[in-house]
Amino acid sequence: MGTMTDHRPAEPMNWELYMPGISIDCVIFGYHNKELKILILEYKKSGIFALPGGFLRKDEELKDAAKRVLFERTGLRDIYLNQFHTFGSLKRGDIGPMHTVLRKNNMPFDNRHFLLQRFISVSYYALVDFKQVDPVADILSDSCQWYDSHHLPPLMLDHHEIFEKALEHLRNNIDRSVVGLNLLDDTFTMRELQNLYETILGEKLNRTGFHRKMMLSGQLKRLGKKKTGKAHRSPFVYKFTEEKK
Amino acid sequence: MGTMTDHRPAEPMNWELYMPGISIDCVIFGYHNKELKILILEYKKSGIFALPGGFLRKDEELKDAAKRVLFERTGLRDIYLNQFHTFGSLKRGDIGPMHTVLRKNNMPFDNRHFLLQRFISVSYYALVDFKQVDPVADILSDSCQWYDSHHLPPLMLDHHEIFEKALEHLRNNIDRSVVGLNLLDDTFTMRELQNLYETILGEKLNRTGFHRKMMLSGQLKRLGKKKTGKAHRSPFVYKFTEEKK
DNA sequence: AAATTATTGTTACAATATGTAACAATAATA
DNA sequence: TATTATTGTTACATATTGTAACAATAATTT
Repeated sequence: MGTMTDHRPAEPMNWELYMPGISIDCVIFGYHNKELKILILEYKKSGIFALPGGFLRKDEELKDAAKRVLFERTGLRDIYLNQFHTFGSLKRGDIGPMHTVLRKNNMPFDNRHFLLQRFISVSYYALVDFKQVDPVADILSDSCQWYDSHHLPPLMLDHHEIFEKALEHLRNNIDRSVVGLNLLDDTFTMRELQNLYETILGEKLNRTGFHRKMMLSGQLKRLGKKKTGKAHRSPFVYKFTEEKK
Repeated sequence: MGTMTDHRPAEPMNWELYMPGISIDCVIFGYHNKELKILILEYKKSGIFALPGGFLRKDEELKDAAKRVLFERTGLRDIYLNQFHTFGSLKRGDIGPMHTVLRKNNMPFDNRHFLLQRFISVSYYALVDFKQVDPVADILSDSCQWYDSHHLPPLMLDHHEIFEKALEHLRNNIDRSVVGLNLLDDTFTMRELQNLYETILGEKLNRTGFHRKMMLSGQLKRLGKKKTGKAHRSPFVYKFTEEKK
C-alpha cells in the first residue's frame, strides 16, 4: 500500500482553510478479473473502514476537491468523475467512529473539533484503470485497498448506502462509452466487453444480441484479430471510437 | 403574493442554529395554460431575482429543510421533491447581490456575516399543483411569483444553471407517473396529458403513438366520458392508477 | 332532420429494435 | 484429418415505435 509513491500531503491539516461541515466522498471503481473493485480505506488500529474522502478548501471548486482526493489515493490525474448525490443524514453526525480514530492516533481534540461536527457529503464516483492505480493510505489510515464490490468490509456511517447509490448510477450510465474507456484496456474483445457489462449489471446477457447492439451503436471500431492460444476461432479486437481524453 | 396566508417565520434568523456554508435551493415547477411555471423570488428594492431557497438547521435532514422552504413559499406540505445536484461553483461566492440586499434593507452586517460566506447549494426540484399554491414572499423579498419557464427574469448567481439542470432531470423522469400526478388534475383527457408532455419536453409528439404508449404503460385507468361542449367526439377522462400519496 | 366540422379512439402497416436459435468459420489440439 | 471450443454471422420471431388512414361522435350549421 503506497510503497512506490506517496501522494499524501506532507503538512498537517490547517482546518481554517476548509469549509466546515462539507466533505467529499468518492466511490472509486476499478475492474479486474471479472470483478468490480472499490477502493476502501482502513483507519489505523481502529478496524474502521471508509470510502476515500476529503474536505473542500474555501478557494476550491467541488470537482477539484474530488480530483484532489483521487490524486492523493491513486496518484492519477484526469480521472472520470461524476457527482451523483449529496448525503446529509443526521446519523452522519454520529461522531463515534471519528472520535475513535482521533483517540487511537493520540491526536489532540475537543468536542468542537472540525472532524467531529456534522458533515454533508457531496459524493462522486470515479472510474479508473485498475492496473495504473497504486493505492495510498492517508495520514489517519494504515491501508487503502481494492475490495470486490460483493465482499466489502462493514463501512462507516452511511458509506455503504453511498456505494449502493453510486453503483445504481453506474448501471444507468453503462451504455456511455466512458465506462468501457476507463475500466478496460485500450483494446479488447467483444467477450471482454460483455464480461464488463455482466459484472456491472450483475446479470448474464445474450451473446449475439450484445454483439449486434454494440456494433450498431457506432461507438466501436474493429481492429485486427487476436490470437488467444486456445483451440477455437480467434476473436477480433475492438476499441472505442471516442478518445479517452 | 401572500395575501391569503403568510407562512413566513415570525422571528428573525438565529444563524447559530444553521449549518454555515450550506444552502438549499428549490426549483418549484407548476403547470398552467400549457406553460411550465417556476416560482421566483424578487428581493426587495434590489431588482434581484432568485430561486426560493433556505438554509439547513443543524438538527435537520436535508430533505426536511427543502420541505420547510416549500412550505414557507407555497403553504403546501407533502410535496414531491427530488434532489438532483449540488452546486458549489466559486462564483457562488460572489457576495455582490446579497450585499446589495442587506444594504437596501438596512440590515446590519459585517463582512463575515453568515449570508456573505461562500455557499454550497444542495438543489431540489418540486412538482406542485399550480391551483393550490399561494406564493408567499419572505422577509427579504417583496414578491414570490410564477414565471413561465420560457420567460424567466435574469436570475442571481448560477440560479439559471440550476433551473436548466432541474429541467433536464424533470425531462428524464417524465415517464414516471409522479410527474402527471402532481402537475395535472386528478382526472384528465389524453390530450391534456399529451399537452403536459409536449410542454415539458419542448417538442410536439405524435398523437396516436402517444395514446398507445400511455395505454400500454399500465399507469392509466380510463373513467367515463367528458362532454367538452365542442362540436366533435367527446374524449374519455383518465386517472393514474398509482395513488397521489 | 341531415350535412358539416373538429377531434377522438382504433386499426393497419411499415420501420426499427430486441430476444433467441441455428449455423458457419477457425485456431489449436488430439 | 477429425475434434473441440468459441467466435462472427445470419435468420426468424417477437416487441416497440413512427405514421397514416379510418371510423366514431358531440355540437353546429344548413
